[in-house]
Amino acid sequence: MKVQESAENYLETILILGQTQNTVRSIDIVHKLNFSKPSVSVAMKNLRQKGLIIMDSDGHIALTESGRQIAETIYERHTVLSKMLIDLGVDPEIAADDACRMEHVISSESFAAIKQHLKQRQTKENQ
Amino acid sequence: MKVQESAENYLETILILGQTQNTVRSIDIVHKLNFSKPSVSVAMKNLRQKGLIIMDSDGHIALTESGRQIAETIYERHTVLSKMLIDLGVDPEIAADDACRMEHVISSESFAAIKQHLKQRQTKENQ
DNA sequence: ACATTAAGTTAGCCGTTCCTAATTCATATA
DNA sequence: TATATGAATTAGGAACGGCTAACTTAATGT
Repeated sequence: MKVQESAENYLETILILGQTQNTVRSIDIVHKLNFSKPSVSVAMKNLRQKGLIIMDSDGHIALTESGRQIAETIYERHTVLSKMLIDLGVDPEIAADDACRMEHVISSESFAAIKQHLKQRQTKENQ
Repeated sequence: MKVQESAENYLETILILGQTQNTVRSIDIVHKLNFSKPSVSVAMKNLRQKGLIIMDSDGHIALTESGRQIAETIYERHTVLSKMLIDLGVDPEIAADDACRMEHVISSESFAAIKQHLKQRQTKENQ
């Protein structure tokens, strides 16, 4: 499924928050992204309608299968792009910020090439 | 001066068109970017109001000093990012498309690091 | 019991950036 | 000269993605 950049970002955030918390609620996303409550609320409504998340009656958010797929794709891009920039000497915080934006605009071809390059570099280092 | 992503794109397009044409008009940008005439017309009005281009009575567009600065910055990013991806084995057309989007979101720090990396690689090749 | 706080929602707004429809105007052509 | 074409513009609209204001509801605390 093809979704907007903002949807990708919200899904990725839900995935990341879920790695360190038992449950994820809208308010957690509000604090993580520094967005307003209404912005997140409306965004969650959209994700629900697209079948990318489910919310129980207590507001606990879970990724659906398709939602998780998108989130993991974007998150992998984030980690790989960050790593590439850090390898080139970029400050980790700046690298993370840049990865946050690049992850939504890069093609799968270019991403695969960068990933492959990092993998080879790492193999060399271990020789 | 900090401008919107779309403004950066228009300025870069004007610079590129100017490299192969004597004069650049709005209609040339329409054909290059596949946008509608009104979209380009309004965009040119905004660039004019921001002092980034000047238009003579015949509709010939020229970059001002500040407009040229932005255009060249973005265009340099485009060429460097394209080159990096092509070096990694990405198809040149895909690389160009990706560079077109990445050039607007990358920080100057990360760009400098990538540029430096390419430079070193090239120096090595010539040894 | 009453007041406060926290979470979520709805309604309505704004900037960005594209669009179509319709108009103006100059140039080129039958 | 009348018409057609090409370039530019204005007006109005739509999608996206944020915002504030105001409300509901549930939990917490005095």
